[in-house]
Amino acid sequence: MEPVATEQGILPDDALRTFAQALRESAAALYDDARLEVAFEAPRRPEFGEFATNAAFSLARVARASPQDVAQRLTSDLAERAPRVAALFASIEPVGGFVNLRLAPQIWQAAIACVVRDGENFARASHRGERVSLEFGSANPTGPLLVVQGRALSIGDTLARTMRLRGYDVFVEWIVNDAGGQLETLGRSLDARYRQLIDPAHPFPEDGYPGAYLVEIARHLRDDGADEDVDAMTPEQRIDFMARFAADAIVAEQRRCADRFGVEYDLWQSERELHERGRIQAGVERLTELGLTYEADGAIFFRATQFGDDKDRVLVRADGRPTYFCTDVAYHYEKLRRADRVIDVLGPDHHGYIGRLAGLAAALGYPGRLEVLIAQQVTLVRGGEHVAMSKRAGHIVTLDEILDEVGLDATRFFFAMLATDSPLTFDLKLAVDESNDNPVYYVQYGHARICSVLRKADASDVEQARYAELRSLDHPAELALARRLCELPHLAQSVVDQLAPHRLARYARDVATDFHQFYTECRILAEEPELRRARLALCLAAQRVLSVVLGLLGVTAPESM
RNA sequence: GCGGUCGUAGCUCAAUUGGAUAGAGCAACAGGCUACGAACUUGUAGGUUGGGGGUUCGAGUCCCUCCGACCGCACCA
Repeated sequence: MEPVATEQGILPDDALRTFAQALRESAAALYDDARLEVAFEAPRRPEFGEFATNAAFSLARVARASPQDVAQRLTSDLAERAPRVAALFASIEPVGGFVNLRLAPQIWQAAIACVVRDGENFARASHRGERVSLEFGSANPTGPLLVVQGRALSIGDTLARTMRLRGYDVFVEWIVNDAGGQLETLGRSLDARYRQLIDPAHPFPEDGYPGAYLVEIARHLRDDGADEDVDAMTPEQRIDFMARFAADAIVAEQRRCADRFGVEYDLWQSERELHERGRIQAGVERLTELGLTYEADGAIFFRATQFGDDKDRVLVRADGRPTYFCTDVAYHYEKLRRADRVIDVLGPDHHGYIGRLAGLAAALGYPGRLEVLIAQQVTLVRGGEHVAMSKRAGHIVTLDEILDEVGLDATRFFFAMLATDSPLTFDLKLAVDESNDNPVYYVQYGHARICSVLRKADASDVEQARYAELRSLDHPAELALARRLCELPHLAQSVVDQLAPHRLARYARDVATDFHQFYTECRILAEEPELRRARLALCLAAQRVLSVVLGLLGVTAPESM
């Protein structure tokens, strides 16, 4: 068993792979050709080492021995059989059935040299040809973006950025729900606001959208000189015109807000356009080809009960109008055909929809290809008091207002910090009052502090640090920081695999903590040249990692603050 | 009533998907600048993971059952 060495030396992953192989060989030799699965995990407690494997537990049953004994025998056999592998580790300790590992400092030194060399490309994976369709945001075009959409935007965009880093082809889309009954309601609402400009007593529809933004839009419409056009229309034409005008204006606002939030979409898909192009029909036709539809009472039904739903669902009504579910069928059919992995980030009122969409994917022949992520509810409080957020009552808090109050960096970081399926209470007053203690500033401060050190250092020193000998890095704080920085590739991949963007925010904080600690315990500029350059290299690596992670979160990495 | 999500320190949240003595931040208390940014850092205190059963070497995590919060349950979107 010979370790693989790169230009920089042996890297942590190589060392672990080599160790796993050696451990399997020991298991086979000791326990009658037993096959051993070796996986590594990061122990929760630092005294348990940098990596641990629980391989001995699974072997214990076969071996008819206690996990403790198995771990003990495996490690002592490995030390004899593969001394060169053992030499890659500062310690290999069997404890309570686990095998706890600590890598030799030179492994971490090689890893840091790699991070410095890779720079902004650290943790970037090569293109793998897997296509991902990601939909998030997708608010109805009946009002401005609200707080909960901000959460979806944070989660979705961070996922998209991380997937791109990891070599996936990501296609980000927003579906504009501009068809169906709600548009008619929107049209009547705007029409009423428009008429109220002349006659303030004109009644507002009881089911209308009460927000003040429609008054604004009505004014724009009037300022555009629409009076004559509008007056010449039939009532139906007039409502339809109002609906389109309002929806276009609102969608434009939503796009501006998403842009302000730092999110770029590849496609804003109008549902009305899908209808007009006859693309809605394709989904129904596909299901019919598969024998999964039937007619009853003049309507076309989808056999949803065959896929776990509690009742069959109507696709096309007796009068020929498709249902909302029907457009979902068509839209998801398109996405499922053009992507290997389809992800929807939906709002908290769509829980009941998860099963139905999963069933739909299975029916269309793509079981398990569609994943639904629920961005859980956001409850706003201000100084401990509930902020009412009923659309009906017109008490809305828009995403723009949050951004005005808290700022983009803090908002994005805060929303990304929480697990997606965890409900969140957001205290606006707290976010403002404690802005100095906000985690995002802590991380940004870490980045600015590093930049400050690099500015104060000799330019030639910094240059030489890029190729420096890092043998002198062995202080516990240095090694802890190095370990942390090396987690990024694995962590970014776990974000993609498990759709867990919040780990990036926590990781950013951990990196900042480890840097601050290193900075507190180790002097940099006043040291002898070799150590000074080695520590500058560590600074460079930490700065790159922070900048990459903040970039994934859509948060700026300031050089000073 | 049926189904879904959730319940973890006083507060806001983690826990790498079944691993070891459940961790961070805020708030509280006690320390650290004549050093490259103190927006930093060291320590103390804080827990029957809503309750109760079960599965196994091992459960915050999986299963059952209560309790509680929120959300769905349309030929609305």
